[in-house]
Amino acid sequence: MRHAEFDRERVLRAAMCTFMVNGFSKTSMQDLTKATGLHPGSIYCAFDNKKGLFIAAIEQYQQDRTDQFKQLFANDRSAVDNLSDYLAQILQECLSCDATKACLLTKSLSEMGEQDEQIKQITCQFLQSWHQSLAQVFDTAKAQQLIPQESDSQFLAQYLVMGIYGLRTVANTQPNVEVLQPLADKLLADLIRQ
Amino acid sequence: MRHAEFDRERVLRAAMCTFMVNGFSKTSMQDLTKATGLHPGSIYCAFDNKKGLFIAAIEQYQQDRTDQFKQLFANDRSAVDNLSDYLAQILQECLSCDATKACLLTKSLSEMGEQDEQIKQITCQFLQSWHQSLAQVFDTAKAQQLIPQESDSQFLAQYLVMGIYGLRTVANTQPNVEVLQPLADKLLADLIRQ
DNA sequence: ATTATTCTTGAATGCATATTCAATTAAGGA
DNA sequence: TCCTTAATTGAATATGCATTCAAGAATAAT
Repeated sequence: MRHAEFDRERVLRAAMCTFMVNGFSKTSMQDLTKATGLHPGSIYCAFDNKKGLFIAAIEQYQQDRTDQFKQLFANDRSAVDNLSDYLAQILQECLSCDATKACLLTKSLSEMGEQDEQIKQITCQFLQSWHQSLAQVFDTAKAQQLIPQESDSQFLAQYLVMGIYGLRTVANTQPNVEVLQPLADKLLADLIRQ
Repeated sequence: MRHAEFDRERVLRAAMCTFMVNGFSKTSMQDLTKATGLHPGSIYCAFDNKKGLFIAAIEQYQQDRTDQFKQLFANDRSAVDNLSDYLAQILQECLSCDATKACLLTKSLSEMGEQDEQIKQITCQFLQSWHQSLAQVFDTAKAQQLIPQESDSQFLAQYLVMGIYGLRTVANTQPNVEVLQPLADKLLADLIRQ
């Protein structure tokens, strides 16, 4: 017996970044061998093919985002304050020059959703699960009496999802705090307005 | 002398649709010859190469959208009613099964903005000009005393742009009126709220 | 009708790139 | 220490695709 030598998470995060910057089609196997340090044969042995590595990278992305989300909301503070911090964090990502600027899920869905049913299902499922996590935050806000009892958590979460998608897209053309901050502020205000 | 036989606008709209569905990378010259009815040589003669046809298609897209926009807002009705109709129209596109589901500008910017400076510039410029047109609508709304005099038209337009980007992305995962209509309604309400 | 000019045709070309594979290397059990 | 098993290596392969080009066809001017 002999174990794989490479660190799977490190390899997946390297691939993840490459896919986030270039998209699936414009990322070549050569790009991936350079980014991961793995030779073609090793990639094919461990992930079947380029798409297999892509899917594994998407799953790692979702895992990382879920962990990050849980960490941020695992406290007893006001749900609205947590949401405010969460938006600030997303805004930082939008402004950064690295790969996190884009969301791998929406980018992949937009690029391949029309042709690849499997990618469409995986990304939609992960985005849906994110939506549910946000709905729970609005449930908490309701329990904390920060928003009206008759609020629809599912709807508010969907509206926030829409706003974050929009923010990330605006950031593609206008990557300035001056533009993005007021948008994020109004978005949050419109969500918690009585 | 001999004139080109094909109808340029028809060819560009066919190419436009193909690019909207598949993106640039996943659209092959074979797809384009099939969609346009033109042979490779004719395409290269008229548009230099695949990217040349792509840029021409983007320009046609912008032209068509601008015409459509002008037509919808060229009347003396309330600017808010016009905006409402405009959103309803976008919602219809989101729900349709054809290519108009996606916005060619944002899709292209997301796919190629990172690698291709020229595509980035063109798409950003067109999106910016759309933003300005929307700002004018809010100026009209101000003149009609439908929104407060101290409103920032530029900001409101930017917020609407963000919302529409978001709506189109939500439509990728949830292409239902039941989901999209309330989002669009709240978006408009949040824009004209006193 | 003739000719010059330009467009059209579609097979041929060359290149980029995903994938394979046989040889090599290393690990762990007997 | 030896042997079995599995991972690694990177050159070779095969394929798909953008692009070219030379021959043919159509147009308009003379």
